[in-house]
Amino acid sequence: MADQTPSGENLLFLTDEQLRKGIEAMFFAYRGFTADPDRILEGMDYGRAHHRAVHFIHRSPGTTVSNLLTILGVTKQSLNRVLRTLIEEGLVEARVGRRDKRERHLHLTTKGQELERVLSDAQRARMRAAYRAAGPQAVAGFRQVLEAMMDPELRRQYQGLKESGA
Amino acid sequence: MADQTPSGENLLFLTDEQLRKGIEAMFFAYRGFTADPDRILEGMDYGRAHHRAVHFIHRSPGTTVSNLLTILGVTKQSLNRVLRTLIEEGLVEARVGRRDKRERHLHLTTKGQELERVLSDAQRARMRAAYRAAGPQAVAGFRQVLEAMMDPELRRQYQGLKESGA
DNA sequence: CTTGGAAAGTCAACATCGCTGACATAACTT
DNA sequence: AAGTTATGTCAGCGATGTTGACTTTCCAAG
Repeated sequence: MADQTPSGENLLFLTDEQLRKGIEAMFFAYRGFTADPDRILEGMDYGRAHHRAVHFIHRSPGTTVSNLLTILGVTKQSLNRVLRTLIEEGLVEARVGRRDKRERHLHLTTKGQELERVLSDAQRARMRAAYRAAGPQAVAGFRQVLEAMMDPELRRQYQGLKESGA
Repeated sequence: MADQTPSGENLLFLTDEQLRKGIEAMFFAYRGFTADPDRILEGMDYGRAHHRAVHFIHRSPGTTVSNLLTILGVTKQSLNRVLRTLIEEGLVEARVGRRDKRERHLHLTTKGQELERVLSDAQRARMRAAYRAAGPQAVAGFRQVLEAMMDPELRRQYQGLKESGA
């Protein structure tokens, strides 16, 4: 940015040292990111996997098991174990599809919505504090870098969520 | 909110919807962040925990087990299992402390450095691509938000690494 | 020199959450 | 009727985290 080559930017932000710092920042920040929900969930019968399922069912009500499998990137056996407990304990309702009766459309019950809110409140509170501390311009950059870091297929999933969720 | 309160910024970036998108961005980006090393490690006898240990030993050669425990935030039993295999297979050397012979100072062997390089090359390649795509200003914002998201104690650990590693 | 406590290592047991493989059921599609 | 898809389930395994209890080593303080 200070000089004028064709690819004219200052590339100091691409040094190995800068990249390593970015890697470590991701590591430590992700710990913070999951810390609050983890604390809330410990003691309940649930874990991080339940949180993720509840989050995305909240985000896309009526989504199918297949959809959720794609978004979460786990095996159906792994997801099934989680969904089963959520359904048994009345947090999630699985409605048989009208058009295709093989499909299960997933919805949060009132109880499920309550858990989602508690978890999401905690996570958003941390996010909000970080956003506020860093400012809107930093937030825009944060989102840009994270999007660029995703696998293309996951980026599409993510962007699909953005549209439907807006 | 496009108006002029004393703390007069546009606060649209703090809506729940924006925060949720940030949360999902972290989730999907972290998947990408760990994908390449995970792929490399699968098939070897090692996993993500080994990667983390190797990374931070590389970053702070001669660090003690206690130090590493603090940075990684796991129990000594969990770390010990990882370190034992790394030492057995000749990737890490544990030197008894000179001043305090109870301490083990950890170093990567040549073989350990090789693995570190392979993993780190892959992870940095993704990071570099993301940084390049987003640009230096976005990177600065990315780092600011991540730092603000860390637990204070972890932020100190992170900043300590920055200094010593520069 | 003895004792207390810190650092490290080890053993056993367990929980969560990934995985594979195999199989069953139901229902849509051709 | 046959093939495919979506889902569910059982059994078993692996990686990585946890607690609790215990030992060994060794510095440091009395």
